[in-house]
Amino acid sequence: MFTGEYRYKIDVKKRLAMPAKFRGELGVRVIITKGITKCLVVYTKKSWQDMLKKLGGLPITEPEARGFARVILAGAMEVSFDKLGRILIPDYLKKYAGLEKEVVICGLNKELEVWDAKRWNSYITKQDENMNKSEKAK
Amino acid sequence: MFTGEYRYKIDVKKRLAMPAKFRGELGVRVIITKGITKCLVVYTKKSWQDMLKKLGGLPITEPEARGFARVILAGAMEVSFDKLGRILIPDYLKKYAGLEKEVVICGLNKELEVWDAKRWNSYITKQDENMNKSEKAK
DNA sequence: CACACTTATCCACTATTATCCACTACATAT
DNA sequence: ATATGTAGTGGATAATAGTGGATAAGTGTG
Repeated sequence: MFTGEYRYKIDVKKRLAMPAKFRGELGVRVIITKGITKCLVVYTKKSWQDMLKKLGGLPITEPEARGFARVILAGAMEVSFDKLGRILIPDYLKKYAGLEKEVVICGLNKELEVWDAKRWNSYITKQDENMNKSEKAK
Repeated sequence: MFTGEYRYKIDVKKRLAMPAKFRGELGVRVIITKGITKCLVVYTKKSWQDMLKKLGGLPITEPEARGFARVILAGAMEVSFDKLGRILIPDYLKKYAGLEKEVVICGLNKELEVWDAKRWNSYITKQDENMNKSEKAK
């Protein structure tokens, strides 16, 4: 299970280290694709299979569902680790998620998300506030 | 069952001791995550599992549910004790709860909460007053 | 076919983290 | 009252992980 927030840097060659403690669970190859909210999602092979099944259940004749599937599938790339546990971020994905140098990797149970640090900071502080607010309202 | 209020110091290396009498009940690893009211919550593995079950049924594609999952899951970190019963507080959690050096750990039945001492003091005195006020109203 | 350019593999440095150990204070017991 | 044990705090050293660069291999183009 993946949890937690980790900060890394993408270097000039677009390499990005995965948290060391996740290496074992991630396996030798992972699938990276576009995520909701302008971030990237990293799947293990298994969780990618599960994801595909869910996509399979969508009404593919609906333009909206079909568009969604196109984004996810055409966006997906299978990548492998180098000896030091880094993966290569394809250009179009880096661009999609607006990744600069500073990046946040966060664990979301079965998958990981990759965010540009600035974007993540402003997103998560807003979410934090929401949580505190809604709790007060109870 | 955890109860009581305990005062500890976080050292420069972000280590925090857990009350000695709780060590056995806490096990070898605990989950620490964001709590409401800008504090941290420490779960045993079991109470964390229970917590996750409650989250389990969320529709993860909905922005709101996804945001909530991001706060809870990305906020959570599984940590283990060193030989002297201390855990490591990740930077982002320390920041979230505004932890300085002086810290209060308080028992809340199935879980523990970690507060910055100053914040706790002002919070608890206000709560004390509230209780006394409502008592007068009776 | 040679050259430039991109991509992959390998290696080195540095910073961070984990582990181990020491000191002090308090409490209990002899 | 002194000794003994336990817990909290702090620091030193060793190991690991993150980052950046260099070299080698592959690819495409003129």
